[in-house]
Amino acid sequence: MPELPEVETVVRDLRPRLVGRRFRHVEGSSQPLRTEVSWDRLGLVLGHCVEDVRRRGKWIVVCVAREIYLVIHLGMTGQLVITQGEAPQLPHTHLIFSFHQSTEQLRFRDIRRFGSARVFDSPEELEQFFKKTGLGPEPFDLDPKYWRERLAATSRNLKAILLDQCIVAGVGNIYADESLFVARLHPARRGRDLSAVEARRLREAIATVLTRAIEKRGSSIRNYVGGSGLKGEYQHEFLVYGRKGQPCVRCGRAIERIVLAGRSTHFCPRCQKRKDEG
DNA sequence: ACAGGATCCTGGGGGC
DNA sequence: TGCCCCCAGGATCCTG
Repeated sequence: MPELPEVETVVRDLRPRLVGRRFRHVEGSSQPLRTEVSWDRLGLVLGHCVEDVRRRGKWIVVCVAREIYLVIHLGMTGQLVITQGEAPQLPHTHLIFSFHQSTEQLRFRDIRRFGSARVFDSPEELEQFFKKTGLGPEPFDLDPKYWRERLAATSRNLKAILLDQCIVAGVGNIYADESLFVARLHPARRGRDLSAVEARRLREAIATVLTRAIEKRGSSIRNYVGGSGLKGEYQHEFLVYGRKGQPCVRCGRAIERIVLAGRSTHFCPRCQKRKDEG
């Protein structure tokens, strides 16, 4: 579910409510997450204060004193929310953190359990983890030369390239389709076939789309909520995603849906031509 | 190197 | 009402 704008929204919601809080207790469900949660590791955060909450790609990084890092991925249906301790426990709640001198709790729910939580106890270990996954650069400081070279070096289609977290971090299925529409590029075009102008258009479209989506607190289609439990609003601004058969906002032609990289892919066949000159 | 499919899960919606 | 199939903001592994 959550892509960069949704994760960024969670992080912005959580930061002011978590920083300074000292972890008191953690408990969880018996059902395992995709990556096994090590209770020993989770216990490392107890007794220490949250110093910051950050985002890297689609990863949430809760920075805890003593250089301990709680790293959470929301998968498709993950929710990381602050609630009152007496609030009823919803189904599929897998982790509950409580704090000293606070009635609030940090709860992690995940219906499909594609999400994960882990703890690292040094900056080096955290870096090593991101390095091992090959996580690419953030989309807002994509170096133009790096971007052109990565595109030129591959014959993969643009949809697959955008979904590849090693090339650019944070883009998922919704924002890949929206970005390609804004850049007026067919999702099946090959990376190496893009001109310098097209490569630049795509790079700028990604930043534009993600920035606007963050402003609208992300997209809530079914499960997503921010760190305070609020839904996002960007779904009302989708130009192509989920709009199969509906008229293109730019030219009126019906939006098409195909499958690329194993994912639903939406585009306007007139505005996004396979060949140049849309 | 790359595409495509299957896999991990649960739940909602549509068709019959 | 029930059942069956398809679909879903992700990522990874295996095959050809």
